[in-house]
Amino acid sequence: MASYDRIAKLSLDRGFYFPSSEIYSDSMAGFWEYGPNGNNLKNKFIELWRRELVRRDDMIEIDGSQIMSKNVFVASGHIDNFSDPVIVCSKCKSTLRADKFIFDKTRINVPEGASNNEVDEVLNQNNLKCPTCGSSFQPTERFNMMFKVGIGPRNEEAYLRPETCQAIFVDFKRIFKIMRGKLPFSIAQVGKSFRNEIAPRQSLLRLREFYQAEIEVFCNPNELDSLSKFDEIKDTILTINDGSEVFKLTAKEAIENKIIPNKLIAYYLSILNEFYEKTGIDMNQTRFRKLSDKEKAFYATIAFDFELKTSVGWLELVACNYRSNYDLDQHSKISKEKMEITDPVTNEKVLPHVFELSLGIDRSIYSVLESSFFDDHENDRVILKLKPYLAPILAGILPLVKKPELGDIAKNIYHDLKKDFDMYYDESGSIGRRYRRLEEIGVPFAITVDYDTLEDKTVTVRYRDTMQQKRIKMKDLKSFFVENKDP
RNA sequence: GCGACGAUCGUCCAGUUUGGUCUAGGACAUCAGAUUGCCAAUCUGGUAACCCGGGUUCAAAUCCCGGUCGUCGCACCA
Repeated sequence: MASYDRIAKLSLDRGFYFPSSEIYSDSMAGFWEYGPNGNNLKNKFIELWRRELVRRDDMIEIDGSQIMSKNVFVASGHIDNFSDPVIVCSKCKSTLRADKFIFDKTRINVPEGASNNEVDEVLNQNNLKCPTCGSSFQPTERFNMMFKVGIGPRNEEAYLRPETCQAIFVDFKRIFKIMRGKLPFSIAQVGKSFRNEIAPRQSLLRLREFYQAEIEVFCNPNELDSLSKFDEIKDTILTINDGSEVFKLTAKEAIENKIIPNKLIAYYLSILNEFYEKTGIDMNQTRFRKLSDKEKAFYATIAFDFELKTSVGWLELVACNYRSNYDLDQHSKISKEKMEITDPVTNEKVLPHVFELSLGIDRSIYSVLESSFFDDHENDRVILKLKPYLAPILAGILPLVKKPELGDIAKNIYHDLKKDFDMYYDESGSIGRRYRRLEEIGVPFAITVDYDTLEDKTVTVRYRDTMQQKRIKMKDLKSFFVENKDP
């Protein structure tokens, strides 16, 4: 497996991703750009997600605002729960989470709603000093992970969303109505979220501005086990870590053994599993890890993290949270808007519960890159073994040598195909060098125009992974790519 | 955020110890031309860097201070 460093260098060299604003000396950590190849890969990853989750399950997709008003986050709980009491040493400026530090030293649980003064009092009463240098602390401050923004000339308080899903909750009633929804009803969204991380690190793995692909499944809490489509996935094999033991079993067995609490959750974990299988990551290195009460987000009652073992350890790719009716209830209370709907299936009036699949796109992109990276020592080359439907470019069109009689034909092929597929034309340098360049960004096919082409109108197709070649007729190229570009 | 270490062409490295000979050198990559009948070939030529700001000095890539970023450790990570 490739190391984090190899992927970082490849990404920098070949335009998958690189630091934002890098020509300025005041550029900030935690912001990265996708270059041309990374952007293509990301788009194709999202398209696969749409195919395997959104379209498969008849979900609908929306695109909400990135900036939302203060009350949205009062309701969601982020104003209170997303902010931590922080203490700073007056001398060495060490910064600590106050509640955690107090608990570690004294076993006293400072309640989440405690004021700064109350925190200071506990510190004083227990005579707690900086663990690094022994000095006292400055008064407790609040650190909120949300970016606050001022709107309009009066700088009205608003926030960059720390997760994309709030738009889905806020819009739920209208969407359910206009789409004539039936429960379970799933709404999906792809977009950016923003978190003011204290110490962003490791490029795409911890960003301050990042992409999420979120799915919120609205369901009737009394109907979680009456899901006919469960049969589609009952034999899907899942790896589940319940905190102490690791189980590898089918969705059906997971339900029977109560490792997964209901069929609805099992169904969505399974189609998520099948999606990731198609990205080419090694499923033997993945697991659904059931979170303990301590690890869960404040809104979750049941939570599984979908994780992949990478060169930098286990990486959380998707948070799967059963949020109960927490969000709709909160938005209903704060906005005074009724959120109950009548479940057209059972004719019951319910405030739907929500099961969420919150997928980190950037981490997934990194995972796909690391999983497909391959050092071919035998042939002295580096290959990204990306699936054709994820590769930034589907094929390179290459004249064998740089001669007009071959180049003109190759250019014509390129012009013929580029509207339908991501193609790349290259005539500079030796043919071997051009093959190597394509392999390194994961291009699965190379089409070479040679002197035989002039005689019989055939070209060679070279396969990236095996380096094998076969001849096909020029006029069959289009159907060849149609057959080979989809999952 | 704290601490340690680091930052020179796209990449890797030389030069910093001992300030001047550095209008900063090499390799790989890249671009142009030549050559080339299938796997990083060859030849010629070119593009291209001292992280940012301040200070010391006759003189700074080199010494000092601050900032930013990176790696690692601690802390943080809904």
